[in-house]
Amino acid sequence: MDGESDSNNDRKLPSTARSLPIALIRAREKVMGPIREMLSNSGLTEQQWRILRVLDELGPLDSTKLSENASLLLPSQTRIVQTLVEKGLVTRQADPSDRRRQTVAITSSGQQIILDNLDEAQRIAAHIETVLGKETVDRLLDILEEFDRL
Amino acid sequence: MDGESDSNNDRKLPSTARSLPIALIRAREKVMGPIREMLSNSGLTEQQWRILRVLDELGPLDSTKLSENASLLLPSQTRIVQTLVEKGLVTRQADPSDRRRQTVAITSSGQQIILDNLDEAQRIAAHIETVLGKETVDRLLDILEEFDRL
DNA sequence: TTTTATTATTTAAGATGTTAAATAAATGGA
DNA sequence: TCCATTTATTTAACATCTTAAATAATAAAA
Repeated sequence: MDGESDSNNDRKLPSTARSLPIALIRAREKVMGPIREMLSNSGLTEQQWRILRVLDELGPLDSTKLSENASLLLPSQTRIVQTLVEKGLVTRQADPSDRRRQTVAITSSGQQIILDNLDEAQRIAAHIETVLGKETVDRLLDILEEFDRL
Repeated sequence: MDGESDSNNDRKLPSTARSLPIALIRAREKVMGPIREMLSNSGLTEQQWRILRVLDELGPLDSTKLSENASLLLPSQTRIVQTLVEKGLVTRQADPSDRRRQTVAITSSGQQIILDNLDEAQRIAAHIETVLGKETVDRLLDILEEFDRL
């Protein structure tokens, strides 16, 4: 076996250590670790929390807009909303003017869960800014927003 | 209902539009779109591709080191490696010196699949650098690496 | 108005993610 | 040696992701 393949002349992919998909997944894992720990106390998954946060911030939304803001695919969201309805944390009803549309809204119980986790969520966010620096985090968010142009 | 809640005095979370977890997921979706399209022609998933790439780059690895480099949890990886073994793209055998360890290696068929997709994968990576700029991508990777310090 | 196309959402099926428990082999004393 | 621990991996159970197909309601066209 010779050192380098001869048919593969410099046609190499970036090393997996500098691979964008892998790097993004790793960073997400790191960020989500403490958040998942926090949410397990409320019996919520990360995705359920995202839906509650978006509805609390933007008010009632139809399924499509909710999925865009929570970054969930509709098939996943359908099931997640069903479990949140069963838990009494959101409501879902057909839009009277277009009965294809389902309007989802957070309940007061759902808002209470957000309040219950507010302090801890802020602590986690503050910790990230302390370690990485606020400027770095802002720069990161700016760069990530640019991915919409792909 | 008054405009602002009075019990919630400035104790707000960052807007979901500037939420790190959501921003990281969205960016990952954007990056993975074209890669998934490419891989579907080879009948591979994103995770199967990651395993092949890591093994091709680093050589045979035990399960734990493979999972670290491919950013997969061991239970997921166990299933994925099983399907890759069935496809003949990797082999798996117990380490003679410690039979708890499973050594996974890429086969020549697996390496051929990487070669088959090399051009397209490079085109996709080049497109990202064209749109965002190489410096921005490098800066992003640097920032993401810092997340290990969390 | 009846058909056809489009839009919004759900269902279905197979793969992966996540956490906890189980298995199996190696290690470290009594 | 025997037994308790530790380590590496797998299994199990349930949630989510992804793609494609199915439903159901609206809109557009003939």
